[in-house]
Amino acid sequence: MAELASSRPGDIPWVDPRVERSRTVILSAALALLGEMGYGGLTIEAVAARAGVGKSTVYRHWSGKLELVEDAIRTLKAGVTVPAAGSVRDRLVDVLRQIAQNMAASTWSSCLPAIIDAAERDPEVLDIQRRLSRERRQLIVDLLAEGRATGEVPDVDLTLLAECLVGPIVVRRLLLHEPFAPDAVPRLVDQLLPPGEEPPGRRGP
Amino acid sequence: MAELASSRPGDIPWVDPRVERSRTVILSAALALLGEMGYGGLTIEAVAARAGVGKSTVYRHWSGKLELVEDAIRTLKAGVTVPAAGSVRDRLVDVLRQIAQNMAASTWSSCLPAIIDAAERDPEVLDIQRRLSRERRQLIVDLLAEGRATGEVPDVDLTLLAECLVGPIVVRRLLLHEPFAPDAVPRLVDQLLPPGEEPPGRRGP
DNA sequence: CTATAGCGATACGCCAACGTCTCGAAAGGC
DNA sequence: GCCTTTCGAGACGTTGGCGTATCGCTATAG
Repeated sequence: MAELASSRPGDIPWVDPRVERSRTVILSAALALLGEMGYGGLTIEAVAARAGVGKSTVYRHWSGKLELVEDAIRTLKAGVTVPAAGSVRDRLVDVLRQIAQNMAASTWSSCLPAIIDAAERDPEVLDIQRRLSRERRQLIVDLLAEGRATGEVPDVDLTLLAECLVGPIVVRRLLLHEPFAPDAVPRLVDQLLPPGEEPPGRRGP
Repeated sequence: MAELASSRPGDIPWVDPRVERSRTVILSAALALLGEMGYGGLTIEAVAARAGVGKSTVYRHWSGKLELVEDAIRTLKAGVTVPAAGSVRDRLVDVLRQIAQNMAASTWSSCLPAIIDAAERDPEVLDIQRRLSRERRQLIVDLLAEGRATGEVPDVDLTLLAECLVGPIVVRRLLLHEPFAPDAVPRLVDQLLPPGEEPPGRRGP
């Protein structure tokens, strides 16, 4: 018997493995269907069917569609790793390339339109999405800050610069519905951080 | 009697003023509710009620929710005008400022998340949205091309540059849920088109 | 002035998903 | 090996929106 077992906090409270398994498979099905159907088209019955689970099992763990979707998108992670070594420019290209690929095909990308729509109507979803987006942006800002220290990046508003860098990738995915080829990333970076840059003291690698 | 009166083509075929009035008020209500409820939450009954119209009047003109929404978003226009006079930089700032304001508050902006979501699931909506987005982008590209001719804009991929310019505005609205102050537009432009630019022959105004 | 067509309202049957429930089966903890 | 808990399945009544049809009313065209 697990009294108030919310299973959420990080203090590993103990959970029946059957519960853990149900949770996982249901959340995964919910994400898949969220991408396919959108928030409005998502139904608990479809989630249960896709998960190969009884409807009652879903209701045993979540009170309704909204709570389920909130939990589901909370499981989405940035999915971007900053390389440890290399020049700032090279690492930046790498990170943006990951984002472009991620944007072309990933659970996150396919759910993104549904999440954007849901965020507009539910404050909790909005908060989750904002948190995740800021996290991603901060990754780039930190990298740029490092580059500014070495002189690879000029002394400008780094937050704005980061937004300019991911902007085209986002705009094409959501507004223009054109692909952004990962191979085009170097050109994007060169355009915003001209290769012949390094104004102050230091030189690039 | 208007036989196949679709009222849509530009050849002003003739429409009973009552029909025209119904169409207008219904499309307007549909857009408002699309922004408030999203595509999934939109119902014909709610549209009729909001428009102060009988349900049958909606079904008299559209076959269902999808057709109605498609027609509704077709009425959305770019809502951006390029100033006729001034330096390219000043006109660019003006245009981006309009977009930023538009993005902060407008029918289009409030419907945007719903449209993005709907576009993911309906090819017709996708096409309409893509067309509109390209139209907007082309406005900026044309302006930049003009600037390149006068030397105000460097010789780079103008499409990409245009996307970098609107990127931050879009990213903040849809992903970060942070406002993009129209007053920040000049800084944005300066960052991507450094004031001390004009590389070849001509000078700026 | 008359015939016509579009109108608002609303009643109708239909269906899909809701959220609750009750089973017997089986996996887990001890 | 026994007791507990979760499980899948699905029956159930309820709700809300669907799309259709009917009905006087009124604005419009001729």
